[in-house]
Amino acid sequence: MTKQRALILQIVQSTHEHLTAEQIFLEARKKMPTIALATVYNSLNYLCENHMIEKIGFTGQTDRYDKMLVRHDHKLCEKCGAISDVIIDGLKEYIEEKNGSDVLSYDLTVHHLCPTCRAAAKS
Amino acid sequence: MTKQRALILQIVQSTHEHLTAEQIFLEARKKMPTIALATVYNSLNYLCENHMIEKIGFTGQTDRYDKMLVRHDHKLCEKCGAISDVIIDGLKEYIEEKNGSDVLSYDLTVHHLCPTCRAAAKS
DNA sequence: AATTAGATTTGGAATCGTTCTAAATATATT
DNA sequence: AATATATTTAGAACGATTCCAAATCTAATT
Repeated sequence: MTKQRALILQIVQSTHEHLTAEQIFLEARKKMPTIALATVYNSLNYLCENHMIEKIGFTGQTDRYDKMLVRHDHKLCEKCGAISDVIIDGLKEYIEEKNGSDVLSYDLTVHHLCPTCRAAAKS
Repeated sequence: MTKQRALILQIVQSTHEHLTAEQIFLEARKKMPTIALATVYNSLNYLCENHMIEKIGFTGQTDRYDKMLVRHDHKLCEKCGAISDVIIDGLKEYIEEKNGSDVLSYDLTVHHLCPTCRAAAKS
């Protein structure tokens, strides 16, 4: 674990946002102005391989990175694009029950309207 | 609906595979050797916007395109990368029940071992 | 049938996100 | 301290996608 990797990890861990590599790079440069973009990608890949963070992808968007907390999925606001976390209890079991029992894991993106956009839509 | 768009639509509709834009381009050139890659992308975007086909994305992979049949999701083999269709009945309702009732839609990717890889792993 | 207007296609350049490469640097081992 | 190994840096290269301007097609109008 190098200084660079620790910094990248800390950036991903200390936000509730779901940052892109570019955003993480810009953030990292504030603390370490000489860090290279390649190092950011390298570190992100390293941290993913070692299950310290997670890469998440939404169709048609660049990948984002998320800290590893309890296993969770994501909600994406159809209107403003805001991303939030969501936990659906028992979903793995539900999928297994419907599909047979060979589920290793799953990725779920729930499309919705966030509270702000929902309120705006009502008026 | 132009000749080019009709051809792209026909290619996506007449396969069970989940082709990338590049694969569709190569296929299209067999029938229409002068078609441009830009036209393939243009047509794919047009067909998606008009809900005639669907773009699907897996984290860390280029996007693929799928025909519009009954609403379904995808299984991805962890070992060989094979993609197959899956229908999980009542999943929208299950997610709504667990999460509140503001689900517009969802994308699900189930990670598993396909029958072939599963058989190979057992031995 | 010729003219025009609008949409689409073509081919190539441009862009974006990501990975690769080679040289420099840092870290760990003898 | 000398060596070997891993990591970083900076920039080039790459793959996927979009943009652009010119050419072509389509449909409507004369």
